[in-house]
Amino acid sequence: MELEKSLDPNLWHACAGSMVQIPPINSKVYYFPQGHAEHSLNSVDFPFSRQIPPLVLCRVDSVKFMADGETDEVYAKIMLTPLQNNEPDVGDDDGVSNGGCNNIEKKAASFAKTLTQSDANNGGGFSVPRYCAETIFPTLDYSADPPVQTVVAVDVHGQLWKFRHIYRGTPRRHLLTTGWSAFVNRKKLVAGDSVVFLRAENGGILVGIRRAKLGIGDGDCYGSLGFCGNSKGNGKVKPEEVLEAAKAASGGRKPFEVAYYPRTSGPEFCVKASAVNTAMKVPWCCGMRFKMAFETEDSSRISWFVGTISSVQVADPARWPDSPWRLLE
Amino acid sequence: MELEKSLDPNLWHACAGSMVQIPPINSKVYYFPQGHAEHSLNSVDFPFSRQIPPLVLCRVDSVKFMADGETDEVYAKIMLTPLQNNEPDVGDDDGVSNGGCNNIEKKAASFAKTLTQSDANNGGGFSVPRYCAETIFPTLDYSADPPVQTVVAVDVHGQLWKFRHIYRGTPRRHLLTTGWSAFVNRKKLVAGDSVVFLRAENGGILVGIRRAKLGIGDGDCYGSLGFCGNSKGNGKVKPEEVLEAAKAASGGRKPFEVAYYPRTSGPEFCVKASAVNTAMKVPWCCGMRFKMAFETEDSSRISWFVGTISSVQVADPARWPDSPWRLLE
DNA sequence: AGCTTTTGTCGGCCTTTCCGACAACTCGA
DNA sequence: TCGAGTTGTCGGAAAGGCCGACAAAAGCT
Repeated sequence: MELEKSLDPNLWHACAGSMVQIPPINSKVYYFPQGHAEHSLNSVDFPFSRQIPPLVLCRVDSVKFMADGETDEVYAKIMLTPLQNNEPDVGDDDGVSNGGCNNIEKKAASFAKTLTQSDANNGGGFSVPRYCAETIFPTLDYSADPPVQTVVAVDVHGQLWKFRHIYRGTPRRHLLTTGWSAFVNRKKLVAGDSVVFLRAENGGILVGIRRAKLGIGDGDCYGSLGFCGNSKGNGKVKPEEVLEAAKAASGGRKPFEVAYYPRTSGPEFCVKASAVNTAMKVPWCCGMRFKMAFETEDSSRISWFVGTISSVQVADPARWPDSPWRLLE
Repeated sequence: MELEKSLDPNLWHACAGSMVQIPPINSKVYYFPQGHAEHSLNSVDFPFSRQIPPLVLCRVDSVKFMADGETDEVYAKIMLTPLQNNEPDVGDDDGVSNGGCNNIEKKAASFAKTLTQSDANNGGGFSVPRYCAETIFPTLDYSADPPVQTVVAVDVHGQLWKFRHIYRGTPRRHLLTTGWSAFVNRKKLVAGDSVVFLRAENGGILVGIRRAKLGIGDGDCYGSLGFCGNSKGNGKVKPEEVLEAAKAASGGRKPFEVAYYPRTSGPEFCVKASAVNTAMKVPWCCGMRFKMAFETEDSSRISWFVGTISSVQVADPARWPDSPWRLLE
C-alpha cells in the first residue's frame, strides 16, 4: 500500500512551508537522538546499556520526498551515514559543491490560501485571490463573457483534479466552481486548512494541502474527546524507529533512515553541521535578544518573531536549537 | 498514449460476449487474409504480383487482451507464426495439452444488462436486476434500513468506480445511485448499450461496457449523417495492416501480429485448425439444415438460430465459415 | 482618513438526483 | 390464464451548487 514514490520537491516544499529546509545530498548534519525522540508519540526509553551520544555527525546520503497516502501530509525519508569524526568542531563543510549536481531545482511560483467558511462549507465554490489566479493559473481569455477555463491540477499522489475557473460577479472576482467540492470532500478539508497552488516549470499546475490541525490518523477524533485528545500533536514516528536510528547512529558506520515530518511541532533533529558549529560558539546567556523567523498563515510574507532568552538550560547544551526555542515567550 | 497493457481475460471475454473464443497459446489456426480484409473499412487491394493463399496454417504465439483507451472497445492482439505444412488436412492438433500450462482461467461470474431509458437518461440511477445484485455484488446487510453499501468496480483501464448500491422502494428493488451518473457520462453510454458486471476470483468487482452501435472513433456521428454514415460498421483495422499481415503469412515464417475486434460484424479470420478440417469434410449443399448459436442481448442465456442453407458459394470454398454465415436468412 | 480594490457571506434559483408510487412486464403454475 | 415476483417510468421533493448583490476587509495615497 505504501508506495515508495518520491514526489515533486517543489510541491513538497510548498506543502511543508517555506521555513522547512532539507539538507542537500552529501552535506553534513548533526543528528540529535533526543530531538528525534520528541517526534514520537510515546516517550522513548533509551537503554542505559549503551551510551547514546547527544549528537552524531552524519552525511546525508539521500532524501525521499514523501506524502502520506491517507492524509496527504508530507514527510521526508532521510538516509544518514554516521561519520568518523564526531567532534563538534570538525567537518564544517556542508558538502555543497556550488555548481554541482545537487538537484538544484528552480523555486516554482506558488500560492497558499487558508480556506474560509465559504470555501470549505458553502455551495461548493472557492474564492481565488487575484494574485493566485494571475500568477499561478493559466491566463484567462478575458474577451469571453464570462471568462472561463478548466484548471487541471496534480496532487501529491499524481492524481488529476479538474476545476472550473471562472471570472464573474459584480465586482468581478476569480472563482473555482465545478470540481472544487469534490476536492474538499475527498481531502476532508475544513475551514482553516490551507490549499497550495503551484506552477511547475513545464507550466503544469500542482496542488497540495496543509491542515490546520494535524489529524491523528484517520480516526474520527473531531468532536469526541476520546483518548486521542491527550496527544501532543506529533507522534508520527514510532518509538522503535527512533531507538533503531539512535543505535545505528551511535554504534556503527552503516547508513540508517529517519522519517522527518516537517509540520509537527517538535524540534529539528537534523541540523546543518555548519549551523551547529556557529551556534556553539555563541555564549548564550540570559537577557540576550533573539530573532526568529516564522511563517504567516497564508505564506505571503515572512514575519520575524523577536524574543528574549529568559534562561539557558545548562543541563543539556547539546540540544540546541531545541532549548532556546522552548524558552521564548 | 496507447499502453500495451493487457487486461483481465475474464473481463475481456465478458465485454466481447460469450460467443467469442480466442484460440489458446500454441494452438494451430487457419488465418484467412480475405476474412481479415473484411474487417477493414476501406477495401484492401491485394497485389497481383504475389499469390496470396486463401488460408494459412499458423501457430498462436501470444494473445494480448486490449481495450481501446477512448471507447473501451475490447480487441485482441494475436501473434501468429506461419507453419510449414499449409495443407488443410494436416495439423489437426489444437496444441492444447489438457492439463497443461494454458492459462486456464476460471470463468468468473458475470452479468450483462442493456441500459433502459431510465438507466441512461433519467435521474442518474441504475435499476439492478436482482440476479446481478445477489450473485455479483457483495452481499448487502439486509438488517439495515435501508440496506446500502458502496460497490467499487474496476474498468478495463484499471480505473476505480464507486457506486452507491441501495435496496429500497415499494416493492423493494436494487439500485445504483450515486456514482452511476458519472459513469454514464464518462463512458458516453446511451439507452441500448450494455453494462457488464463481473465478480473476479478475489472477490473484486469488474465493470465493462458493450456499445449497441460501434461508434466510429470519437466523432459526433450521431444525428449528422455525414460521410460517417455510409460505413459498414467495422473498419477498425487499417488496410495496410491487413496487407502486411497477409504478406507475412503467405511469404515467410516470421511471426506477425493481427488485431482482432470481436464486436465488429465481419467474419472470423482466425479459426481453430481442427474446426476447419472438420467443416471441410462436410459436403455442404442446398437445403441442409443449419444450427447456429447466438447470444441474446442480456447474455442471460444462449439461443439457437436454425436456418437453412440456400446455396453453396462454390466460387470461394476456402472462405468457410464466412460463406454459410452470410447465406442464412 | 478617505478612497479604491479585493474578497467573504448571503439568499435566490436552477440543476441534479434521490425517492416511493404505480404500472407494465416476465415467468411459472 | 392467472398470480406472484420483478423492474421500467414518472412526478414530487430534497440536496447540491451556480449566481450576483452587498458589504466587510485590506491596501493605497
